[in-house]
Amino acid sequence: MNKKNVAEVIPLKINLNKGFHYLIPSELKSIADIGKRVKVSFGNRKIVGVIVKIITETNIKNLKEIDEVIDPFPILSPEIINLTDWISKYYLCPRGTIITHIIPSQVSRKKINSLLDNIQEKGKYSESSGITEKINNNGSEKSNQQFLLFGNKSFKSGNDSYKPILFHYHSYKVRDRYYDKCIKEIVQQGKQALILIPDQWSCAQLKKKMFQKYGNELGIFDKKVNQTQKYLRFLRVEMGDIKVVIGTRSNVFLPFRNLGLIIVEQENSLLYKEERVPRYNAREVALTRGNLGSFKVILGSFAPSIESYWHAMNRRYILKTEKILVNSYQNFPEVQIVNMEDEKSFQKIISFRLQQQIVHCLKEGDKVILFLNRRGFAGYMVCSQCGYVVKCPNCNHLLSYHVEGNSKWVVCHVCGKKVKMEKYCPKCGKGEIKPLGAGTQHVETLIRRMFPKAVIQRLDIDIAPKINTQRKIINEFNQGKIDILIGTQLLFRELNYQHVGLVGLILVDHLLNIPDYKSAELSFQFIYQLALNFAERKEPKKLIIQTYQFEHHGLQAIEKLNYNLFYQQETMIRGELDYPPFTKVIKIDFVGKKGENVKKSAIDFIDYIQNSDLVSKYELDFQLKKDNIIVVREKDKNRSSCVLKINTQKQEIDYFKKSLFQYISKYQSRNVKLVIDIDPMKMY
DNA sequence: AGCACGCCGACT
DNA sequence: GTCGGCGTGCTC
Repeated sequence: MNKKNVAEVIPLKINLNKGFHYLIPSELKSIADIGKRVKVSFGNRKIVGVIVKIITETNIKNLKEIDEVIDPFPILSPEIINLTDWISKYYLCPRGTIITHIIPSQVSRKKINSLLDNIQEKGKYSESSGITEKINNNGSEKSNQQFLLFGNKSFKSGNDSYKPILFHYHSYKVRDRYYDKCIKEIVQQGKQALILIPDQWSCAQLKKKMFQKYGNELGIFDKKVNQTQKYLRFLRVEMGDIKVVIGTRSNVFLPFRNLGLIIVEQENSLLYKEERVPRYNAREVALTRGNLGSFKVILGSFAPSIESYWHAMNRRYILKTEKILVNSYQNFPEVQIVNMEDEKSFQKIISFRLQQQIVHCLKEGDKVILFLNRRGFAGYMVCSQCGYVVKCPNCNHLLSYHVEGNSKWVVCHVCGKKVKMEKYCPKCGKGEIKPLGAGTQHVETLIRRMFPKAVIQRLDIDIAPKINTQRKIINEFNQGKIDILIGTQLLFRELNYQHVGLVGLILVDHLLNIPDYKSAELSFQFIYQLALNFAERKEPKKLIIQTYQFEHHGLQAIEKLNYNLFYQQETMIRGELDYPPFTKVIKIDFVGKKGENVKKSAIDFIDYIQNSDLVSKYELDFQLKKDNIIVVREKDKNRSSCVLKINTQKQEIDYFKKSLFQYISKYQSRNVKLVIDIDPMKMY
């Protein structure tokens, strides 16, 4: 007798944390496997679900039969099904939501058959084939420098320890050599490898190198595609047609048949966090997948995240650090920090030091980059009398001052609302509202006045809202057609540092002051990576950082280009303030149409927590009190957030999560949705 | 998610 | 009286 009697099916597109049992009719017994999609009746409608388990019997009566098996091959491996189970428990998210999120859903049997026919013609669907044009002829740099690879031990996946490796490198060359070596070994063993990258712009060189090595056996999956294309990726990876995949976070769920290695490149990137439900972090999922599948995971970074480095220090990860030879320090830029408090220039935006260095740099025939992460004309609008800061009536964020022709506007950079500028303070009625600090627009006018002969270009969302325009500007700069380029984060997307002699950070305080416990870490990582990128080129260069926080530990560590110094000081501060890695952070959002409902829901929640046993068990820390709940309006919704810091030294967090999940499922209403974010990347 | 069931207000 | 609002609960 065939014992494949009953299948546990998780319905797609229905956010349930539950499987449903269906009878497997005898004619489907040979093809109804775990990981395949099926058509079933659900209530009075037909839905698609995925088989996650096959059992012989069940207590549930009145079982319905499976109508149809859709997939010829399992779309989820048992390993991935275990993984979704873990994600659902860790991130407190219904399994139905996760499975729906990770698999292509709208692909019919008919379409699949035609895909299967076509897949035989190799290369026809290769998304990689365009790579040679896309990654232009940057050329490979030759080097006569010697770098020490850490030891001579070759990389084995089958050895005793499956501890993840934290790879702390300082140059792309060493990074690529190490990755290459690891991947080669895995592929030679007949296994597959996955490289995760934060976004589709970074790692152009790495993609190019991989393509040269693996050609059609490489999948470059970093763009959003439709459901059919997504299904095709699944198929090719499942069939082993593709050996190596390089792609963004969602690829951590691809159904590799024989995965032997995951590399998480730039593991510190915020982009590994999915900011919609399911709110997973691909780095953590990769680590768990490696753990479940008993293979190596390598986390690589110029400037590792504090958590990862902390894990390495506590021997949960193996730390591999690239040794820096003394002469390679010569390539590191000279870092100068300018204390703006001492600055004598009347405009207080471009310091004398920076101005001098720009002059010097242009004289040498080099190019200049000026960075400022604030668009528009000024930082924000402040009352000169009472210090009142103008905030968005819509969403409560700071407003920025913009000039368009002859008209002056105040614009919200979060929701995009434009407001006419008030002359006098709405609060005290006396003071004039004046712009404080500078935006890119203001810097541009100043620089034009200072250097009338230079070719000056600004690059931010206002100037170039389309990616093609941004590319065009960057290309012009890379070709040496622009002397001074002024812009926001956009600058560093596809920049080639060939001609750059000076990078000036106009005011890093905007980075340091982000209201988040990670602000120091993010600032450090950004500037440190910038400096090291810069170091990839040969001649000595300059990096000038302007700030009002001269003593900031992050900047001091940057000046010495010393990651360890930063790590030491930052972990000390995190410890004192009870922040991760010493505690766990959970954020709960209350989202609804009506503000009053949202507020009530938040109050109810705080009441519940305060009266529960959780406070004493976990030394719970509240950032939110009942009497100062802030409800933020965004588009057609209202939102309130509650951040919990949980001390996990005292007790395992599982109990906390369980109670929380019970509460959330119970008090989730149509009016107000409760959204949980475990290990949030952004606190606001 | 959808759909039924059920309990209240305001209308041909 | 009943039509329809939406709050609640269930789907193998």
